[in-house]
Amino acid sequence: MSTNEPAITVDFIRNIVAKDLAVGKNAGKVVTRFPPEPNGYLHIGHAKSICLNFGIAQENSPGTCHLRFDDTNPEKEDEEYIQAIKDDVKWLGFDWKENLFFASNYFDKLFELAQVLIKNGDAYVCSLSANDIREYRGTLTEPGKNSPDRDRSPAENLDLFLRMRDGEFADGSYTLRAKIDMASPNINMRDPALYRIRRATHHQTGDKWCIYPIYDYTHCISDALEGITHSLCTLEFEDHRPLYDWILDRLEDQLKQHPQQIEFSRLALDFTVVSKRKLIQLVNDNFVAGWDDPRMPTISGLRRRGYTPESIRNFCNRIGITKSPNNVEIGFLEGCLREDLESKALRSMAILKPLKVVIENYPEDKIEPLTAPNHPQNPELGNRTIYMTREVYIDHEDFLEVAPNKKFKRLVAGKEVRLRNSYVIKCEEVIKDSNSGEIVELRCSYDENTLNTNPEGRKVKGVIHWVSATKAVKAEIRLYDRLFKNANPEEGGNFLDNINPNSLTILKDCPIESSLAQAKTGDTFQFERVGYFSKDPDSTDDYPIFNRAVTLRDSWAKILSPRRASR
RNA sequence: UGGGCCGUCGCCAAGCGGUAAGGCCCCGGAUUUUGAUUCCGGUAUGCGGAGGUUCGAAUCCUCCCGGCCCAGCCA
Repeated sequence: MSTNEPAITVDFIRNIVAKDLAVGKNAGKVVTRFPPEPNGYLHIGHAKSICLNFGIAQENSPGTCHLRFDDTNPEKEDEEYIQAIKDDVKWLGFDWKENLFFASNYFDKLFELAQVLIKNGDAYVCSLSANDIREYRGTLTEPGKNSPDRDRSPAENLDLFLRMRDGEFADGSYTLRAKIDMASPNINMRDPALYRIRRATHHQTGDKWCIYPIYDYTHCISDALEGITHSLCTLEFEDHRPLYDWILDRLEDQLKQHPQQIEFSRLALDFTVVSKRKLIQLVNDNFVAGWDDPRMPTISGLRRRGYTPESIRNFCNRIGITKSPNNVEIGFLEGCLREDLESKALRSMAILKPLKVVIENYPEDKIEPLTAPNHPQNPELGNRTIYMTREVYIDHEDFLEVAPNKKFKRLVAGKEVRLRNSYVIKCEEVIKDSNSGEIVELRCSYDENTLNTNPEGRKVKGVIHWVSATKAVKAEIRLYDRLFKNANPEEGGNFLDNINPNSLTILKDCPIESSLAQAKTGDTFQFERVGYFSKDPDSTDDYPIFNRAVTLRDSWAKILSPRRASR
């Protein structure tokens, strides 16, 4: 990955890691992990965690970062997600090398350690139903009460636990629970479940097990077994840390490592939802075309939209790592993309809403090749050939019969404008549909002495983009807008009620520059004066499809409709 | 009103007792064959509030206010 990403201010977690290193803790090593559950696709919030965990490992050579699938709930997980997650992490630019793990790799060990807990009187088999457990747990303000099975002997617990594993009992009939404190003010410490009986085929272990360990029990031990030094997770696990430590403390003779769990706030992006549950609902209920729909905040959706790994990494570095609510404006993400694409994307021209222009004094059959730079500031990116012809298309928005104000610098009836990389033209006549009055064509003239040079004695300040009508390639262009109408999609209670019905606009048969016919899927261009567009995989050989990744900044739009003063 | 956290410019975020970094946005202005980019300049007498300690407080103490998370045999 590139190394010229701007330095970031050091966050509190990196400070802790640095301090630990300074005092020689963990034998001077740093081992982190990114532990997704394979029950959905990765999203921008995961990118934050990936950049943090892999980033810290990279910065502290020879640090390593493990990719570990937290696969303890087979009913919700799927092999499809495992592959997608690996692809996304790689695409983002990170490498777990040989450190690919599954929590299910440790099922045997976990089972063995559970027996240690039982023998030591730290865990017991409970016959309470799920409902009963809930009732016995108490509430936020009232303590819970002990399970009637709480004082079963270790021997009996051991026998029961083995028989749970052997499939003697029905799903849900027993659980293994930690014996902690039913009166704890921290509900997670009120004898949390460690194992449940669930006859489900596991994507990794098949039908070997009918009991599966719970997250709290599994995660800390997995971390310890892998020699993780810093176990980084989001704030909602803060209340689980005492349990994390409790389990590792009881097993300290069996485990060599006691990783430190550190929590940071999760990312919230306005105008979007970042929750696997909600994203899966958008997919399953067809509010979007799939996990990689360009409107989705998933890594795959952003990729298809035209986001680059660099832009996402840069975004993650800029938003920082803290414990305060990380509510980031969507414009911030978009800005990171623009910044990256500005220097990298090749320029070209495309017309979203065509208006035909006939240049009456231009020779009928002439096709004049012109050279246009691929990037205005970087000649190294080369040139391309564009074709000037008698008939061209310009964008409807670039013409007005009468200028709305003195600042308007596009084409106006009777006035001149420059066709980018070509000649200056003058609008001689406006042709309208006799019924609707709609402008359907412009008759213009051109000044043959204005190629690559300014006209004599007058200044033409406007420059508009255009495409030859005869040489143009037709393409579908998909314009995306935010998926939700409100900055906070939860407003009003149900995020589905706030879906933006106009989040996708499909433009058919847009004339685009012929050079674009060679574009490959995933190539991203700047359509000058319009935005950045990426070629979609739905494209066919003769009908390209482009997704608008992000618009260009548009200060003219601000002049036309100024935003409410924000200060 | 049990427990755990969090409150510094519109957004993100430094700061850790010595007198408010930076980024994004925004506002001016310059350059520009993209109203893009780039470049200059501007934007918190103020750190959720009120008291207190101190020569000195965003930083320490007290009280108060606001927000988030937790009652899955999910993660």
